[in-house]
Amino acid sequence: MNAALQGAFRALADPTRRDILMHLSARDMTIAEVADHFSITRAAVKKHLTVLEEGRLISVRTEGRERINHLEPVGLKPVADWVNYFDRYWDDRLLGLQRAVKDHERKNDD
Amino acid sequence: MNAALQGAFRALADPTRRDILMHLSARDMTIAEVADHFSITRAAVKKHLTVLEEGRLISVRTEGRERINHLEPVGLKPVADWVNYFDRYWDDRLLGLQRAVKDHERKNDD
DNA sequence: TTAACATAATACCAGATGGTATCATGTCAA
DNA sequence: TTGACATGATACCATCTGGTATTATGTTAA
Repeated sequence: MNAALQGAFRALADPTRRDILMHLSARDMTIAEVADHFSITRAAVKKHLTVLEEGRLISVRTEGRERINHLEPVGLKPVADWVNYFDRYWDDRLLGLQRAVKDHERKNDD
Repeated sequence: MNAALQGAFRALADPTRRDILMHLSARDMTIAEVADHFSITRAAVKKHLTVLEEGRLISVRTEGRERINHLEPVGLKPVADWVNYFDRYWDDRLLGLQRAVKDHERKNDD
């Protein structure tokens, strides 16, 4: 059970949360600042931020009465690694190469 | 709005479904063959396969009474693209470069 | 033709999820 | 000190989700 992978994938499953990450890639933001970009309540945004934090995709620091949310891009690395495992299957150049190999094998079988 | 991305991310959020994709990357399989690798019912596996199909991560062809599930790795491309957008933020070499640039700027500010 | 087989379809359940509303707490500034 | 402000905490709701069990349909092979 890869907890880091599951936490990250779970967090990424919601479009609002993916959108939040995009906003945070521009700059750190308080909850209120994040919420300004959406039409849902701050409480709902706060829940999304909690899920993102659990997935290690953001970190949070408190400054006075503000809670500042910061992108943690390294949390995406497990996801990138998992997805890129399949590169070999969709990469056009590799697919072409595979076809060439198969053709070659077929010729030798004849 | 981006249906392909959402369908794929939604499908990938469940660990069983990610596991199924790994199995299907080895070879095509019927529902029963996929189910052999898990301790849940075939009906539950079938539901997962439906979600994977909706996310365009697999395709299905019927042969007689069998339903053969086939990996569609290209469906992962939108996900790979989305995740790789953040490469610039976690790539160690780039982070090192950013730090160097900041140091340089700080020196000039003094 | 008929029995075994692979899958489809449906109904149902418990718990997770995304949302709201409301009230409490801590912090800043006049 | 006190009011405005940013967030935290809690309770609640409808819907989605992952699972089960059961029954139905189509297919193969004896």
